[in-house]
Amino acid sequence: MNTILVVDDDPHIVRALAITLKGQGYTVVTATDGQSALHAAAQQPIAVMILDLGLPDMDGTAVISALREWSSLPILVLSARHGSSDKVEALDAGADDYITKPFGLDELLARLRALLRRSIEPSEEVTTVETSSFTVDLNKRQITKSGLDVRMTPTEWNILDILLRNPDKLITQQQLLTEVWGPAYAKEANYLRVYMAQLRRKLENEPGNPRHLITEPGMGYRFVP
Amino acid sequence: MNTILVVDDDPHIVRALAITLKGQGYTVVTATDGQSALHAAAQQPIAVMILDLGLPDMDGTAVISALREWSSLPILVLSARHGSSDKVEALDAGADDYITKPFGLDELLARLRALLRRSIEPSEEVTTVETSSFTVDLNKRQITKSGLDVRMTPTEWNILDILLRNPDKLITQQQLLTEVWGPAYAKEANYLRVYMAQLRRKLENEPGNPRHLITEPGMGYRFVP
DNA sequence: AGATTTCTTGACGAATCCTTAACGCCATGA
DNA sequence: TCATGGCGTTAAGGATTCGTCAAGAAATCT
Repeated sequence: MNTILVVDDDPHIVRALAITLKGQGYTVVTATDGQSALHAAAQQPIAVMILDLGLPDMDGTAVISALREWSSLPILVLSARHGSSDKVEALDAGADDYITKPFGLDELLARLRALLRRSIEPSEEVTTVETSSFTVDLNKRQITKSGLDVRMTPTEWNILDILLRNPDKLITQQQLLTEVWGPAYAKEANYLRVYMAQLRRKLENEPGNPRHLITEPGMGYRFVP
Repeated sequence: MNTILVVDDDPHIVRALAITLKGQGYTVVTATDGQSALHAAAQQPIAVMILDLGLPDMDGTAVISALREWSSLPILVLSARHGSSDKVEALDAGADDYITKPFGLDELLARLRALLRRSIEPSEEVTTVETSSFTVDLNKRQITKSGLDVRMTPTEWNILDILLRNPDKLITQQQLLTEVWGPAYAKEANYLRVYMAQLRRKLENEPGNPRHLITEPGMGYRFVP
Protein backbone atom coordinates (compact mmCIF):
# COMPACT_ATOMS: atom_id res chain seq x y z
CA MET A 1 0.00 0.00 0.00
CA ASN A 2 1.04 3.64 -0.07
CA THR A 3 3.87 4.66 2.20
CA ILE A 4 3.68 7.96 4.07
CA LEU A 5 6.81 9.59 5.47
CA VAL A 6 6.08 11.59 8.63
CA VAL A 7 8.71 14.13 9.69
CA ASP A 8 8.36 16.02 12.98
CA ASP A 9 10.70 16.70 15.86
CA ASP A 10 7.99 16.07 18.44
CA PRO A 11 7.79 12.30 19.08
CA HIS A 12 4.26 12.62 20.42
CA ILE A 13 2.94 14.11 17.23
CA VAL A 14 4.83 11.56 15.16
CA ARG A 15 3.36 8.68 17.13
CA ALA A 16 -0.15 10.09 17.05
CA LEU A 17 0.02 10.65 13.32
CA ALA A 18 1.53 7.26 12.70
CA ILE A 19 -1.28 5.53 14.58
CA THR A 20 -3.94 7.49 12.74
CA LEU A 21 -2.40 6.87 9.35
CA LYS A 22 -1.90 3.17 9.97
CA GLY A 23 -5.53 3.04 10.97
CA GLN A 24 -6.35 4.33 7.50
CA GLY A 25 -4.39 1.54 5.89
CA TYR A 26 -1.24 3.43 5.02
CA THR A 27 2.27 2.22 5.64
CA VAL A 28 4.15 4.75 7.77
CA VAL A 29 7.81 5.68 7.98
CA THR A 30 9.01 8.34 10.41
CA ALA A 31 11.89 10.74 10.90
CA THR A 32 12.60 13.41 13.49
CA ASP A 33 15.10 15.61 11.67
CA GLY A 34 15.88 16.81 8.18
CA GLN A 35 18.87 14.61 7.48
CA SER A 36 17.17 11.36 8.36
CA ALA A 37 14.07 12.49 6.48
CA LEU A 38 16.07 12.89 3.28
CA HIS A 39 17.76 9.60 3.92
CA ALA A 40 14.47 7.81 4.47
CA ALA A 41 13.05 9.28 1.28
CA ALA A 42 16.01 7.92 -0.64
CA GLN A 43 15.74 4.46 0.87
CA GLN A 44 12.27 3.52 -0.33
CA PRO A 45 9.48 4.73 -2.56
CA ILE A 46 7.39 7.27 -0.66
CA ALA A 47 3.89 8.25 -1.77
CA VAL A 48 3.58 11.44 0.28
CA MET A 49 5.77 13.23 2.78
CA ILE A 50 4.24 15.05 5.76
CA LEU A 51 6.79 17.59 6.90
CA ASP A 52 6.92 19.77 9.97
CA LEU A 53 8.80 23.00 9.32
CA GLY A 54 10.36 23.33 12.77
CA LEU A 55 13.13 20.77 12.67
CA PRO A 56 16.18 20.81 14.93
CA ASP A 57 18.96 20.35 12.40
CA MET A 58 17.94 22.32 9.33
CA ASP A 59 15.31 24.72 8.06
CA GLY A 60 12.15 23.15 6.71
CA THR A 61 12.38 24.86 3.34
CA ALA A 62 15.94 23.60 3.07
CA VAL A 63 14.64 20.07 3.38
CA ILE A 64 12.12 20.76 0.62
CA SER A 65 14.74 22.24 -1.67
CA ALA A 66 17.14 19.38 -1.07
CA LEU A 67 14.46 16.82 -1.80
CA ARG A 68 13.35 18.58 -4.95
CA GLU A 69 16.85 18.18 -6.34
CA TRP A 70 16.06 14.63 -7.24
CA SER A 71 12.49 13.76 -6.26
CA SER A 72 9.05 15.09 -7.15
CA LEU A 73 7.06 13.33 -4.47
CA PRO A 74 4.15 15.32 -2.99
CA ILE A 75 4.99 17.24 0.19
CA LEU A 76 2.40 18.32 2.74
CA VAL A 77 3.78 20.88 5.16
CA LEU A 78 2.69 21.20 8.79
CA SER A 79 3.62 24.33 10.65
CA ALA A 80 2.83 26.30 13.76
CA ARG A 81 3.60 29.53 11.94
CA HIS A 82 0.59 31.27 10.48
CA GLY A 83 2.50 34.00 8.69
CA SER A 84 1.75 34.06 5.00
CA SER A 85 5.41 34.62 4.14
CA ASP A 86 6.24 31.24 5.66
CA LYS A 87 3.57 29.61 3.54
CA VAL A 88 4.70 31.30 0.35
CA GLU A 89 8.29 30.36 1.04
CA ALA A 90 7.51 26.69 1.63
CA LEU A 91 5.14 26.40 -1.32
CA ASP A 92 7.56 28.07 -3.70
CA ALA A 93 10.38 25.85 -2.48
CA GLY A 94 8.39 22.93 -3.82
CA ALA A 95 5.77 21.98 -1.24
CA ASP A 96 2.33 21.00 -2.48
CA ASP A 97 0.17 21.90 0.48
CA TYR A 98 0.44 23.69 3.82
CA ILE A 99 -1.60 23.29 7.00
CA THR A 100 -1.16 25.33 10.15
CA LYS A 101 -1.30 23.81 13.62
CA PRO A 102 -3.58 23.10 15.27
CA PHE A 103 -5.29 21.25 12.49
CA GLY A 104 -8.20 18.90 12.19
CA LEU A 105 -7.23 15.31 11.60
CA ASP A 106 -10.01 14.79 9.12
CA GLU A 107 -8.84 17.79 7.12
CA LEU A 108 -5.30 16.45 7.09
CA LEU A 109 -6.51 13.10 5.85
CA ALA A 110 -8.64 14.73 3.17
CA ARG A 111 -5.70 16.76 1.91
CA LEU A 112 -3.60 13.64 1.96
CA ARG A 113 -6.15 11.86 -0.18
CA ALA A 114 -6.17 14.79 -2.60
CA LEU A 115 -2.41 14.55 -3.00
CA LEU A 116 -2.45 10.78 -3.41
CA ARG A 117 -5.20 10.98 -6.00
CA ARG A 118 -2.94 13.05 -8.25
CA SER A 119 0.16 10.97 -7.83
CA ILE A 120 -1.45 7.70 -8.83
CA GLU A 121 -2.39 8.73 -12.34
CA PRO A 122 0.75 8.59 -14.44
CA SER A 123 1.64 4.96 -13.88
CA GLU A 124 -0.34 2.01 -15.26
CA GLU A 125 -0.69 1.28 -18.93
CA VAL A 126 2.86 0.22 -19.74
CA THR A 127 3.11 -2.81 -17.50
CA THR A 128 4.80 -5.40 -19.62
CA VAL A 129 7.80 -5.04 -21.89
CA GLU A 130 8.80 -7.71 -24.36
CA THR A 131 11.94 -8.19 -26.37
CA SER A 132 13.40 -10.96 -28.42
CA SER A 133 15.36 -12.31 -25.48
CA PHE A 134 13.37 -11.48 -22.32
CA THR A 135 9.99 -10.38 -20.94
CA VAL A 136 9.43 -8.01 -18.03
CA ASP A 137 6.27 -7.30 -16.05
CA LEU A 138 6.97 -3.93 -14.51
CA ASN A 139 4.10 -4.09 -12.04
CA LYS A 140 4.65 -7.60 -10.76
CA ARG A 141 8.39 -7.10 -10.94
CA GLN A 142 8.79 -10.36 -12.73
CA ILE A 143 11.27 -11.19 -15.45
CA THR A 144 11.24 -14.19 -17.73
CA LYS A 145 14.05 -15.26 -20.01
CA SER A 146 13.59 -18.33 -22.18
CA GLY A 147 10.93 -19.68 -19.82
CA LEU A 148 12.92 -19.20 -16.64
CA ASP A 149 12.43 -16.56 -13.98
CA VAL A 150 15.28 -14.12 -13.52
CA ARG A 151 15.99 -12.60 -10.12
CA MET A 152 17.06 -8.99 -9.70
CA THR A 153 18.56 -7.16 -6.74
CA PRO A 154 16.87 -3.91 -5.64
CA THR A 155 19.47 -1.71 -7.30
CA GLU A 156 19.35 -3.69 -10.50
CA TRP A 157 15.58 -3.25 -10.54
CA ASN A 158 15.75 0.48 -10.07
CA ILE A 159 18.03 0.89 -13.03
CA LEU A 160 16.14 -1.52 -15.25
CA ASP A 161 12.83 0.07 -14.34
CA ILE A 162 13.95 3.52 -15.43
CA LEU A 163 15.36 2.29 -18.71
CA LEU A 164 12.38 0.10 -19.58
CA ARG A 165 9.82 2.81 -18.90
CA ASN A 166 11.56 5.04 -21.43
CA PRO A 167 12.03 2.84 -24.47
CA ASP A 168 14.41 4.18 -27.10
CA LYS A 169 15.12 7.17 -24.94
CA LEU A 170 18.66 8.02 -23.96
CA ILE A 171 19.00 8.21 -20.19
CA THR A 172 21.95 10.22 -18.97
CA GLN A 173 24.35 8.71 -16.48
CA GLN A 174 23.52 11.61 -14.20
CA GLN A 175 19.83 10.85 -14.43
CA LEU A 176 20.36 7.22 -13.53
CA LEU A 177 22.76 7.96 -10.71
CA THR A 178 20.61 10.63 -9.10
CA GLU A 179 17.44 8.59 -9.46
CA VAL A 180 18.92 5.42 -8.03
CA TRP A 181 21.63 6.53 -5.62
CA GLY A 182 20.72 10.16 -4.99
CA PRO A 183 22.22 13.43 -6.20
CA ALA A 184 25.38 13.00 -4.12
CA TYR A 185 26.48 10.10 -6.31
CA ALA A 186 26.04 11.90 -9.63
CA LYS A 187 29.68 11.35 -10.55
CA GLU A 188 30.15 7.74 -9.54
CA ALA A 189 29.97 6.35 -13.04
CA ASN A 190 31.71 3.21 -11.81
CA TYR A 191 28.51 1.95 -10.29
CA LEU A 192 26.71 2.13 -13.58
CA ARG A 193 29.38 0.19 -15.38
CA VAL A 194 29.22 -2.59 -12.83
CA TYR A 195 25.45 -2.80 -12.80
CA MET A 196 24.94 -2.49 -16.51
CA ALA A 197 27.30 -5.41 -16.92
CA GLN A 198 25.25 -7.45 -14.46
CA LEU A 199 22.00 -6.58 -16.17
CA ARG A 200 23.41 -7.60 -19.50
CA ARG A 201 24.75 -10.84 -18.12
CA LYS A 202 21.29 -11.67 -16.82
CA LEU A 203 19.22 -10.45 -19.75
CA GLU A 204 21.12 -10.38 -22.99
CA ASN A 205 21.72 -13.44 -25.10
CA GLU A 206 25.19 -12.19 -25.89
CA PRO A 207 26.24 -10.08 -22.91
CA GLY A 208 29.41 -9.01 -24.66
CA ASN A 209 27.43 -7.80 -27.64
CA PRO A 210 24.24 -6.31 -26.22
CA ARG A 211 21.23 -5.65 -28.42
CA HIS A 212 18.78 -4.12 -25.95
CA LEU A 213 20.79 -2.39 -23.23
CA ILE A 214 22.88 -0.09 -25.35
CA THR A 215 25.73 2.18 -24.28
CA GLU A 216 25.92 5.63 -25.76
CA PRO A 217 29.55 6.46 -25.05
CA GLY A 218 30.07 9.63 -23.10
CA MET A 219 26.37 10.19 -22.57
CA GLY A 220 24.44 7.35 -21.02
CA TYR A 221 22.40 4.26 -21.75
CA ARG A 222 19.36 3.37 -23.82
CA PHE A 223 16.88 0.49 -23.87
CA VAL A 224 15.98 -0.68 -27.36
CA PRO A 225 13.06 -3.14 -27.57
CA MET B 1 0.23 31.65 -21.18
CA ASN B 2 -1.75 29.70 -18.60
CA THR B 3 -5.44 30.34 -18.37
CA ILE B 4 -7.10 30.60 -14.95
CA LEU B 5 -10.86 30.20 -14.56
CA VAL B 6 -12.22 32.28 -11.66
CA VAL B 7 -15.67 31.33 -10.37
CA ASP B 8 -17.38 33.44 -7.70
CA ASP B 9 -20.84 34.92 -7.36
CA ASP B 10 -19.51 38.20 -5.98
CA PRO B 11 -18.50 40.40 -8.96
CA HIS B 12 -16.18 42.45 -6.77
CA ILE B 13 -14.11 39.49 -5.79
CA VAL B 14 -14.05 38.22 -9.36
CA ARG B 15 -12.81 41.55 -10.62
CA ALA B 16 -10.21 41.95 -7.93
CA LEU B 17 -8.88 38.47 -8.54
CA ALA B 18 -8.89 38.93 -12.27
CA ILE B 19 -6.82 42.10 -12.02
CA THR B 20 -4.33 40.48 -9.66
CA LEU B 21 -3.96 37.39 -11.80
CA LYS B 22 -3.56 39.34 -15.01
CA GLY B 23 -0.89 41.35 -13.26
CA GLN B 24 0.96 38.06 -12.74
CA GLY B 25 0.84 37.29 -16.43
CA TYR B 26 -2.00 34.78 -16.41
CA THR B 27 -4.89 34.81 -18.82
CA VAL B 28 -8.17 35.01 -16.90
CA VAL B 29 -11.65 33.71 -17.67
CA THR B 30 -14.51 34.33 -15.24
CA ALA B 31 -17.90 32.88 -14.32
CA THR B 32 -20.43 33.76 -11.63
CA ASP B 33 -22.40 30.53 -11.34
CA GLY B 34 -21.89 26.80 -11.62
CA GLN B 35 -23.48 26.25 -15.01
CA SER B 36 -21.45 28.90 -16.78
CA ALA B 37 -18.33 27.72 -14.98
CA LEU B 38 -18.73 24.22 -16.36
CA HIS B 39 -19.47 25.67 -19.75
CA ALA B 40 -16.39 27.88 -19.69
CA ALA B 41 -14.22 24.95 -18.68
CA ALA B 42 -15.48 22.99 -21.68
CA GLN B 43 -14.86 25.83 -24.12
CA GLN B 44 -11.12 26.19 -23.72
CA PRO B 45 -8.12 24.57 -22.06
CA ILE B 46 -7.94 25.75 -18.45
CA ALA B 47 -4.79 25.43 -16.38
CA VAL B 48 -6.36 25.92 -12.94
CA MET B 49 -9.87 26.66 -11.69
CA ILE B 50 -10.40 28.89 -8.67
CA LEU B 51 -13.82 28.04 -7.30
CA ASP B 52 -15.94 29.72 -4.64
CA LEU B 53 -18.21 27.24 -2.89
CA GLY B 54 -21.14 29.59 -2.37
CA LEU B 55 -22.73 29.75 -5.79
CA PRO B 56 -26.34 30.76 -6.47
CA ASP B 57 -27.44 27.95 -8.77
CA MET B 58 -25.78 24.83 -7.45
CA ASP B 59 -23.70 23.53 -4.60
CA GLY B 60 -19.96 23.95 -4.94
CA THR B 61 -19.19 20.29 -4.46
CA ALA B 62 -21.70 19.51 -7.17
CA VAL B 63 -19.68 21.66 -9.56
CA ILE B 64 -16.54 19.76 -8.63
CA SER B 65 -18.17 16.37 -9.10
CA ALA B 66 -19.63 17.38 -12.44
CA LEU B 67 -16.29 18.66 -13.65
CA ARG B 68 -14.46 15.55 -12.52
CA GLU B 69 -16.68 13.46 -14.79
CA TRP B 70 -14.58 14.48 -17.73
CA SER B 71 -11.72 16.71 -16.60
CA SER B 72 -8.83 16.39 -14.18
CA LEU B 73 -7.79 20.02 -14.14
CA PRO B 74 -6.57 21.32 -10.77
CA ILE B 75 -9.26 22.98 -8.63
CA LEU B 76 -8.49 25.49 -5.89
CA VAL B 77 -11.50 26.07 -3.65
CA LEU B 78 -12.26 29.36 -1.92
CA SER B 79 -14.80 29.34 0.87
CA ALA B 80 -16.10 31.42 3.74
CA ARG B 81 -16.94 28.25 5.66
CA HIS B 82 -14.26 27.18 8.11
CA GLY B 83 -15.92 23.95 9.10
CA SER B 84 -13.68 20.98 8.51
CA SER B 85 -16.55 18.92 7.14
CA ASP B 86 -16.91 21.38 4.28
CA LYS B 87 -13.24 21.05 3.49
CA VAL B 88 -13.30 17.27 3.59
CA GLU B 89 -16.35 17.19 1.38
CA ALA B 90 -14.85 19.48 -1.25
CA LEU B 91 -11.46 17.77 -1.25
CA ASP B 92 -12.97 14.31 -1.50
CA ALA B 93 -15.22 15.45 -4.32
CA GLY B 94 -12.07 16.12 -6.29
CA ALA B 95 -10.73 19.53 -5.28
CA ASP B 96 -6.96 19.88 -4.97
CA ASP B 97 -6.69 22.70 -2.46
CA TYR B 98 -8.91 24.70 -0.14
CA ILE B 99 -8.46 28.22 1.28
CA THR B 100 -10.84 29.92 3.69
CA LYS B 101 -11.78 33.56 3.40
CA PRO B 102 -10.38 35.94 4.23
CA PHE B 103 -7.15 34.83 2.62
CA GLY B 104 -3.86 36.47 1.81
CA LEU B 105 -3.36 37.17 -1.86
CA ASP B 106 0.24 36.10 -1.77
CA GLU B 107 -0.77 32.78 -0.24
CA LEU B 108 -3.37 32.27 -2.94
CA LEU B 109 -0.79 32.97 -5.62
CA ALA B 110 1.72 30.63 -4.02
CA ARG B 111 -0.83 27.80 -3.90
CA LEU B 112 -1.71 28.56 -7.49
CA ARG B 113 1.93 28.21 -8.48
CA ALA B 114 2.14 24.91 -6.60
CA LEU B 115 -0.81 23.56 -8.57
CA LEU B 116 0.51 24.82 -11.89
CA ARG B 117 3.91 23.32 -11.22
CA ARG B 118 2.38 19.84 -11.03
CA SER B 119 0.18 20.19 -14.07
CA ILE B 120 2.99 21.19 -16.38
CA GLU B 121 4.78 17.87 -16.20
CA PRO B 122 2.72 15.56 -18.39
CA SER B 123 3.00 17.83 -21.41
CA GLU B 124 6.22 16.27 -22.60
CA GLU B 125 7.26 18.54 -25.40
CA VAL B 126 7.18 16.70 -28.68
CA THR B 127 10.50 17.93 -29.89
CA THR B 128 11.02 16.10 -33.11
CA VAL B 129 12.68 17.67 -36.12
CA GLU B 130 12.20 16.25 -39.59
CA THR B 131 13.97 16.93 -42.83
CA SER B 132 14.04 15.30 -46.23
CA SER B 133 17.05 13.18 -45.31
CA PHE B 134 16.92 12.58 -41.54
CA THR B 135 14.69 12.69 -38.45
CA VAL B 136 15.76 13.75 -34.98
CA ASP B 137 13.92 13.21 -31.69
CA LEU B 138 15.48 15.79 -29.43
CA ASN B 139 13.82 14.35 -26.36
CA LYS B 140 14.93 10.77 -26.84
CA ARG B 141 18.19 11.83 -28.41
CA GLN B 142 17.51 9.54 -31.29
CA ILE B 143 18.39 10.11 -34.92
CA THR B 144 17.07 8.16 -37.87
CA LYS B 145 18.31 8.32 -41.43
CA SER B 146 16.61 6.20 -44.08
CA GLY B 147 15.34 3.80 -41.44
CA LEU B 148 18.64 3.32 -39.67
CA ASP B 149 19.68 4.75 -36.33
CA VAL B 150 22.57 7.16 -36.43
CA ARG B 151 24.93 7.41 -33.47
CA MET B 152 26.39 10.68 -32.28
CA THR B 153 29.27 11.43 -29.94
CA PRO B 154 28.63 13.87 -27.08
CA THR B 155 30.27 16.80 -28.83
CA GLU B 156 28.50 16.10 -32.08
CA TRP B 157 25.20 15.99 -30.25
CA ASN B 158 25.84 19.26 -28.44
CA ILE B 159 26.43 21.08 -31.69
CA LEU B 160 23.51 19.46 -33.47
CA ASP B 161 21.20 20.19 -30.56
CA ILE B 162 21.94 23.91 -30.67
CA LEU B 163 21.48 24.15 -34.42
CA LEU B 164 18.27 22.12 -34.48
CA ARG B 165 16.64 24.10 -31.72
CA ASN B 166 17.14 27.27 -33.75
CA PRO B 167 15.89 26.42 -37.22
CA ASP B 168 16.76 28.88 -39.96
CA LYS B 169 18.62 30.97 -37.47
CA LEU B 170 22.26 31.86 -37.95
CA ILE B 171 24.46 30.63 -35.12
CA THR B 172 27.84 32.31 -35.01
CA GLN B 173 31.00 30.32 -34.54
CA GLN B 174 31.58 32.08 -31.24
CA GLN B 175 28.19 31.02 -29.96
CA LEU B 176 28.79 27.40 -30.85
CA LEU B 177 32.30 27.33 -29.47
CA THR B 178 31.42 28.95 -26.17
CA GLU B 179 28.31 26.81 -25.70
CA VAL B 180 30.04 23.53 -26.42
CA TRP B 181 33.67 23.98 -25.40
CA GLY B 182 33.45 26.97 -23.10
CA PRO B 183 34.39 30.63 -23.54
CA ALA B 184 38.12 29.86 -23.51
CA TYR B 185 37.82 28.13 -26.88
CA ALA B 186 35.96 30.93 -28.64
CA LYS B 187 38.67 31.21 -31.31
CA GLU B 188 39.29 27.56 -32.10
CA ALA B 189 37.32 27.54 -35.32
CA ASN B 190 39.17 24.39 -36.36
CA TYR B 191 37.02 22.33 -34.07
CA LEU B 192 33.88 23.47 -35.79
CA ARG B 193 35.15 22.58 -39.22
CA VAL B 194 36.04 19.09 -38.09
CA TYR B 195 32.73 18.46 -36.37
CA MET B 196 30.54 20.05 -38.99
CA ALA B 197 32.16 17.75 -41.53
CA GLN B 198 31.39 14.74 -39.35
CA LEU B 199 27.80 15.81 -38.86
CA ARG B 200 27.34 16.23 -42.59
CA ARG B 201 28.88 12.87 -43.32
CA LYS B 202 26.43 11.25 -40.95
CA LEU B 203 23.32 13.22 -41.85
CA GLU B 204 23.43 14.72 -45.31
CA ASN B 205 22.68 12.72 -48.42
CA GLU B 206 25.45 14.59 -50.23
CA PRO B 207 27.97 15.58 -47.55
CA GLY B 208 29.96 17.60 -50.04
CA ASN B 209 26.90 19.57 -51.01
CA PRO B 210 24.92 20.06 -47.79
CA ARG B 211 21.28 21.09 -47.88
CA HIS B 212 20.47 21.29 -44.18
CA LEU B 213 23.66 22.14 -42.35
CA ILE B 214 24.65 25.28 -44.15
CA THR B 215 27.83 27.33 -43.82
CA GLU B 216 27.55 31.08 -43.77
CA PRO B 217 31.10 32.04 -44.74
CA GLY B 218 32.80 34.31 -42.29
CA MET B 219 29.94 34.14 -39.82
CA GLY B 220 28.73 30.76 -38.71
CA TYR B 221 26.31 27.95 -39.44
CA ARG B 222 22.61 27.54 -39.97
CA PHE B 223 20.18 24.63 -39.89
CA VAL B 224 17.60 24.67 -42.70
CA PRO B 225 14.77 22.11 -42.38
C1' DA C 1 25.18 -15.20 15.46
C1' DG C 2 26.33 -17.21 11.22
C1' DA C 3 25.43 -17.53 6.33
C1' DT C 4 24.11 -15.56 2.16
C1' DT C 5 23.24 -11.97 -0.78
C1' DT C 6 24.15 -7.39 -2.19
C1' DC C 7 26.85 -3.29 -2.57
C1' DT C 8 31.13 -0.75 -2.99
C1' DT C 9 35.73 -0.07 -4.57
C1' DG C 10 39.98 -0.53 -7.22
C1' DA C 11 42.58 -1.93 -11.21
C1' DC C 12 43.42 -3.25 -15.99
C1' DG C 13 43.07 -3.77 -21.16
C1' DA C 14 40.05 -2.40 -24.79
C1' DA C 15 37.15 0.66 -27.17
C1' DT C 16 35.84 5.26 -28.13
C1' DC C 17 36.37 10.05 -28.46
C1' DC C 18 38.86 14.51 -28.66
C1' DT C 19 42.53 17.17 -30.20
C1' DT C 20 45.83 18.56 -33.42
C1' DA C 21 48.22 19.07 -37.67
C1' DA C 22 48.68 18.74 -42.49
C1' DC C 23 46.87 19.24 -47.09
C1' DG C 24 43.65 20.53 -50.91
C1' DC C 25 39.96 23.39 -52.58
C1' DC C 26 37.86 27.70 -53.78
C1' DA C 27 37.00 32.59 -53.93
C1' DT C 28 38.85 37.13 -53.58
C1' DG C 29 42.00 40.72 -54.60
C1' DA C 30 46.69 42.39 -55.72
C1' DT D 1 49.14 34.79 -62.37
C1' DC D 2 49.98 34.25 -57.79
C1' DA D 3 49.23 35.02 -52.84
C1' DT D 4 46.00 34.94 -49.13
C1' DG D 5 42.48 33.49 -46.02
C1' DG D 6 38.56 30.76 -44.90
C1' DC D 7 36.67 26.28 -45.29
C1' DG D 8 36.44 21.02 -45.95
C1' DT D 9 38.70 16.66 -45.44
C1' DT D 10 41.54 13.16 -43.52
C1' DA D 11 44.38 10.69 -40.35
C1' DA D 12 47.08 9.74 -36.16
C1' DG D 13 48.38 10.38 -31.25
C1' DG D 14 46.90 10.95 -26.73
C1' DA D 15 43.27 11.32 -23.37
C1' DT D 16 39.01 9.72 -21.67
C1' DT D 17 35.63 6.46 -20.96
C1' DC D 18 33.87 1.67 -20.89
C1' DG D 19 33.64 -3.41 -19.83
C1' DT D 20 35.30 -6.81 -16.90
C1' DC D 21 36.95 -9.11 -12.93
C1' DA D 22 37.76 -9.77 -8.16
C1' DA D 23 37.72 -9.00 -3.30
C1' DG D 24 36.40 -6.78 0.91
C1' DA D 25 32.53 -4.26 3.38
C1' DA D 26 27.83 -3.86 4.39
C1' DA D 27 23.29 -5.34 4.60
C1' DT D 28 19.91 -8.89 4.80
C1' DC D 29 18.09 -13.24 5.88
C1' DT D 30 17.72 -17.60 8.66
